[in-house]
Amino acid sequence: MAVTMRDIAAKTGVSIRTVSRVVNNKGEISEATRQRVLAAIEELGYQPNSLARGLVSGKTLSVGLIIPQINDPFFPDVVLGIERVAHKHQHSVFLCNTSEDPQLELNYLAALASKRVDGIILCGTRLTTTQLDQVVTRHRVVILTGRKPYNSATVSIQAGLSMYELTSHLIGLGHRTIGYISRKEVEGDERVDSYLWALREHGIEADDSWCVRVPRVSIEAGRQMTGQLLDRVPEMTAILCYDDQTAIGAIQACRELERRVPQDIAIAGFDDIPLASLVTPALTTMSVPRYRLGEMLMELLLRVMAAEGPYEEHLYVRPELIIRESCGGQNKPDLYSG
Amino acid sequence: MAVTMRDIAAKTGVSIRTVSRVVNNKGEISEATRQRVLAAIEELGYQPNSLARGLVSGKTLSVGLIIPQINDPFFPDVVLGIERVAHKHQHSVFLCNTSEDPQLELNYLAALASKRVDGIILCGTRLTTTQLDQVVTRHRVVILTGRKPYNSATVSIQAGLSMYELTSHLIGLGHRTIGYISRKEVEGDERVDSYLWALREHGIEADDSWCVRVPRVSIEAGRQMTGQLLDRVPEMTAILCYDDQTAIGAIQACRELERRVPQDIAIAGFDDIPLASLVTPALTTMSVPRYRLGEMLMELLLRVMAAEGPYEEHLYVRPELIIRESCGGQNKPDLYSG
DNA sequence: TTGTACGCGTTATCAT
DNA sequence: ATGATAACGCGTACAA
Repeated sequence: MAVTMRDIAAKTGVSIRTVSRVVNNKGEISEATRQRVLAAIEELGYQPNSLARGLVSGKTLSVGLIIPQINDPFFPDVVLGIERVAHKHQHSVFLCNTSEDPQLELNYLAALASKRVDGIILCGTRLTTTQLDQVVTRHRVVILTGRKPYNSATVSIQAGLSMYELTSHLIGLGHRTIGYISRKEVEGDERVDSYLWALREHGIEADDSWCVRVPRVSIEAGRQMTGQLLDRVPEMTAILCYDDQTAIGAIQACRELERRVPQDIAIAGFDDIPLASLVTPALTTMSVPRYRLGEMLMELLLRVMAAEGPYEEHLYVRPELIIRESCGGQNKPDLYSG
Repeated sequence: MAVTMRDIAAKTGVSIRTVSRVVNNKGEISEATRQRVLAAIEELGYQPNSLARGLVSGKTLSVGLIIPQINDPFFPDVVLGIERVAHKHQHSVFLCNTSEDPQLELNYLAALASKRVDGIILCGTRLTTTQLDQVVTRHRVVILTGRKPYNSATVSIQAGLSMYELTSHLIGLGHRTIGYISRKEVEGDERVDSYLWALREHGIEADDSWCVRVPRVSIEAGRQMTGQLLDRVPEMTAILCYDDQTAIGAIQACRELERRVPQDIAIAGFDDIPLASLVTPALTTMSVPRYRLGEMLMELLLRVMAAEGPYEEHLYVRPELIIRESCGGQNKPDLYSG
């Protein structure tokens, strides 16, 4: 067994209470005993037992992080931001990977509750709104989502606004038949709504066939959906994608179909993952400040945990349009001056 | 406060002991009381307190994962493999990101010890061998490393062997002046050794100026080092890189210097991160089975934790040469038939 | 089959 | 300034 306060109390001849005072730098202690105790702690290699501490104090200094897929290039930076802030505040992070499985998500929530974490960050949840409401009442939690349950703390990426901007950008470049490869959402879909809205505002009526939805996004899914889309609507001149990975798949498909990007068809992504600037053609996309997003999530959670009762706060991050090569329109006014 | 065993014992009129039996499915209980207890558990939403459980049992069902940088494209897949196996065995994972800082590494080790994790996975440690020896004796740990402390459990990527293979491949393609952009190691460097060995075996004596070392690898570091290398040794026709990110930086540098890859200069990477096949030209590299590596690490840790005393086991993963475009030599026997 | 009582390592409330 | 001592929630000998 590990060395306990009792051990070092015995060795130094003081009471456990005194050891506790030294360890926690609390209360008045004579410098003499203080030094003796510290020496014993050093010598015996005492490490405070967080379990016992948490049991009595009700605080574990640990939080849960639930994300869909750590190897989705979107998340590592977010996780890094979260972990850094957490560590700066002495908190440890349980990493939970749901693989987009809502049942796993519920399992993890239960496990984290059992671990008595002080708070939970829930990213990209696939739970229903009803379930989400329960989560908010049962746990101290911050949600990264478009949805905003009552009395909740959330951070939202302004995806709707971004899709409007991106769609408008493509329309501005002269495109009229613009497809969208989306992701099946649990409830509502502000991205699709904004995409359709932007089209309609410019007098374009989108056909149902312009928009496809995949349950899980990936490069491969992007490749396949692009094939379907161009098969059904050959006159399409632009495709918006749910994320950069999808867009990369779309570019691959276009290459296979011998459609040049961006000359024959424009492809836009979302997120601006590190890959986005490195592929050929480099992706036009909406840049999301992922590391900062992670920091915001954890900082918000610290506020949630510090609050006495229910805590409500809604934050937003605004993506930025990054114009690279995959849609044309960059530094080449000669081609698009019309 | 959360609902405890006492609460549900009170509600059902049985003893705490009986509740415990039901919760843990241990010992004989009459089906009647069992059902009553389960009902109460459900109704009151009882969640066992892992802290208390861990305190008395000495097992926390949680492990620590220490990695240098979660947003290094090498790690997400590894982490995923670890987390999946851990979760399958009811274990939770504390994620610790050291940012390559050995002091942070020590901090995290202490924090994890304090949390009384059952085991630790240590990836890409920057600790000295002496420190590492201490870690092995103090914690139940699995190390991803080239170094192998006594009585330790390790998984090693056969980097030396791989570098030999890769260097030989380039020599086979006719290169004679081959540079290497490496990373500063804490102790020894099997990669550089194998690179030099392969050269020597083919009668090539490498000049010191052929090899540069960076403290931290990155695309930008690869770009800069390539510039330096080609400045010092203009006749260089091939550059090996510590990892794929470095190689991508090298390709960028070559583009800026108007050296065509692979016609004028060959660039090789290491790891085969998802990016490797997507950049232009696609990278020739050594493929490391990252997800499997993660599984192996966690499976090994389970064995370490199950063992009574010290446990020694050394596993290896063997990277595979993936020939793409960045070094030539693929599917083009016409060019390299000599 | 079920209950009692003690201990796990801390913190915190009282005294002294 | 320091020391007993009672929780915290659970597992487990031991009893009944």
